[in-house]
Amino acid sequence: MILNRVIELRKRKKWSLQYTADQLGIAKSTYAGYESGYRRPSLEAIKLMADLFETSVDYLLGRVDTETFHPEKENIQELELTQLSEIKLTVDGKPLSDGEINQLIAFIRSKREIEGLQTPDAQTQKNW
Amino acid sequence: MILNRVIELRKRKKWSLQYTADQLGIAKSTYAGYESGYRRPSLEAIKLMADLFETSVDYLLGRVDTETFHPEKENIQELELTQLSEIKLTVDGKPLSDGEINQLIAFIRSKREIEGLQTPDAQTQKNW
DNA sequence: CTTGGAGTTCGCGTTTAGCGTACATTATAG
DNA sequence: CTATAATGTACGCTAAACGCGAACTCCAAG
Repeated sequence: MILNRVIELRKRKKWSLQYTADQLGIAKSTYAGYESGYRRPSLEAIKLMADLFETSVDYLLGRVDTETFHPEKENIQELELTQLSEIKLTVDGKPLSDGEINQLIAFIRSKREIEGLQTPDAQTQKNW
Repeated sequence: MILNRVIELRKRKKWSLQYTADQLGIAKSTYAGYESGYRRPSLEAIKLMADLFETSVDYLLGRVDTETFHPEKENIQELELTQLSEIKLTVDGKPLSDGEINQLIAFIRSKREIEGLQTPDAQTQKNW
């Protein structure tokens, strides 16, 4: 298990050892043992940790480097087009180039600019 | 650990208990214990199993239901614009309406149509 | 100064992982 | 049809280690 990752995840949530251990249903010293590397969690424990920290067991174990976890890919509700990094957009199965995405962004922005100049009623017909 | 998944993965590769155990560097009886539920693998062992079976620890543990695992491109997810369901696209933090997305799709399609009619050289300038 | 929360360390009791071994059950010969 | 081997299953033993409480230190709040 990658100790730094576990420690980082807990500290980011500003949780104490005691509170985290309580969440997991184990003793403080037990959980402290995980973070110090003195003990290794059981399969059950590491699964609970992944649940609690909202990440994957593979991330905790260092098998993958992305912390984000999509149980049913429903974790992503919103996807910002201007900040696409790891996700490729496709249309009819064919991926869009970065240039094309930039075009789309520019199109949306100018479209909004124009709409912003019109009357508030324009809002009602935005679903064209 | 989901026993059926481990058994299924091994049998699909037509491996014997002995051979699989050898690959993992453990005793046959030890690995057999995993599949029968009599023993639970250590963190190290289950990591090796995920490597060997080319899947994720989360899948072996039943935290996810997709068996496929792409270590090298694990973060390059593809998102098909024409099949957006629960995911909302945003630009500058503002969500796009379904109509707007349809516009984008139509735009990309016609753009491709036009490109398809041109000479192959057009490919070289597609990143405008 | 004192009280209490946070983090660290350690000894102890109990659990158990991993192994070897032995047995049942097919197949692969000979 | 036997013998030989491979596959899968079950179990006892032992060393390892998990999990816990307790005993610290450190530090900030009262």
